[in-house]
Amino acid sequence: MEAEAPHLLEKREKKERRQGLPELKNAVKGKVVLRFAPNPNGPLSFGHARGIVINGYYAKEWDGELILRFDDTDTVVKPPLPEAYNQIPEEAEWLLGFKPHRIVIASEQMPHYYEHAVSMLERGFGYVCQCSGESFKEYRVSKSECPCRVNDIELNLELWTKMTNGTFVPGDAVVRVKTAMDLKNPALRDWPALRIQNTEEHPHPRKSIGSKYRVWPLLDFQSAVEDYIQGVTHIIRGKDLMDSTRKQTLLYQHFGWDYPETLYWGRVKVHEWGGFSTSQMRRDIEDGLFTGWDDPRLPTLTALRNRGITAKALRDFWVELGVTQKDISVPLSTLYSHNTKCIDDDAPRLSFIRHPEKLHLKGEHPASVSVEVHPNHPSRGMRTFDVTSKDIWVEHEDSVKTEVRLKGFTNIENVGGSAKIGSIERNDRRPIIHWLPDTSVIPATLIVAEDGEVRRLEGLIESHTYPAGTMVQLERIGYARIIDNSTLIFTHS
RNA sequence: GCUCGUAUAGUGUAGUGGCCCAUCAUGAAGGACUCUCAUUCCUUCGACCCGGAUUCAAAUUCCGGUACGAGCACCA
Repeated sequence: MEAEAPHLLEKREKKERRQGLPELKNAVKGKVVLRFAPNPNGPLSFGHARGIVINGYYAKEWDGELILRFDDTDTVVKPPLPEAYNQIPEEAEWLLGFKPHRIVIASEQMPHYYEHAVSMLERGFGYVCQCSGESFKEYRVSKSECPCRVNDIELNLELWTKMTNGTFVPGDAVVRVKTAMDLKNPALRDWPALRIQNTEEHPHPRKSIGSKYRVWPLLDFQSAVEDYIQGVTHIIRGKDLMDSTRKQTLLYQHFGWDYPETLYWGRVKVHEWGGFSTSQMRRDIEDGLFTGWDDPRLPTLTALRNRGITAKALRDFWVELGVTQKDISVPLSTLYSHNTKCIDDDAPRLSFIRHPEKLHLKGEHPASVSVEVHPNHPSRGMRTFDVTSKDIWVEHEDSVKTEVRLKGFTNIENVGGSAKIGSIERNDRRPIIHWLPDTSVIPATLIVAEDGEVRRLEGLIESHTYPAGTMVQLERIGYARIIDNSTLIFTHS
């Protein structure tokens, strides 16, 4: 047997678990081009992070390029927010750890879209349709062709001119891609490629664009043409855009182009957040329901960052979820767990006393007490407290316990605000509490965003010299980020 | 209604016919360490939607259900 079928004797190695994301199909090192294309109608949110992280991961893995593209072709329903054009690239860079290789703004590419629209009309696979949305819907449902479908090229070009020169107003006409009205999938039947927007009343917020164009491409057309122009090789996006892929593939066939490899992910809901849309957040902020895009209750990148969620935690989180097409619902604890791994080793320990109660010490004790800055890193030094005043602060909740141990200091017996010093050595299993001497405290506020509310916990923070932005661990409470001398924001426990 | 898609432990995820009485993470429970309810470490718990078919062999293929989601916008 050994001679005849040696492979049967070979011990097959246990398959190794795949690390990170699955391999990209048809990818060539150095030639991969990916893109992430948000609508700049607000800053990036948690969900956008998936697009950036996943596309960025592959761009890096394949020595390719990541394009950040602003799909800002709607000035009426989802008008762009001017600040977003600066904020989004900055947020993307923070999240990725590198700058996107190219930035493309769709509203600056309008000449290309017009050129392709005209080409489509000239080559006969597009037509100007003057049917109303309602009546076209009937044609689509009944698989019948609308009267405009038979327009000859000259007529289509004439109508196109009427679209662009202002003869037609919104609703009068759209440009459609000629597919087939008997396609199985109704979504694909002669889909609309460009429409007219009233840019006098709704000018594009970018000054250089403003009311310059009346005819604007719709997503499926704009995105398809732009992907071709930019040489995108792989598209990874939500599965809600599956029919978009099919529509665009039909357009690519008309033009004689090859459609990129496409991958999809499903819907993600965060249990604690429910549904937030950028448009809704924008309205709520304008209505004063939130203080701004960085309101800690909001799932925006800027809010998460401000709260102390690290870019790496977000990256690890999204890579762990992968690119499955399943619709999933994840608890925030998963993200927090990644974040803890990212920050704990660096976070200096500090005490914060919520609802402080003063205790007066009675008895003999050392004049000063030292505790570690970080218990796993003695080399980072000690925090030393002067306790000669004998007045200390503990949390209200701890002040009602009689037998406790002040961390790093002494056992006490606490009765009615007066704490009798017990053993300096730890000699029993009594609970250990955190405390601060009144000589080294600063009144401070801990901002806690939980369950859709923001609570401001007044208390005392241990005096320190850490700069704003430092991630610290508040002993027995959790991680927090320093905002300023007297303000911290709670990250998670 | 038409079309498309997905279904593995509580939550995510690996797995493309035999390495799988199913991986890893998270979670929960217990324990070790620790002068934090932190970190780290150890142990335990727990899953292939249902029904058929193909096959010597199916989480993996096929058919039929069921459930959930998405598209059918002159939004992205």
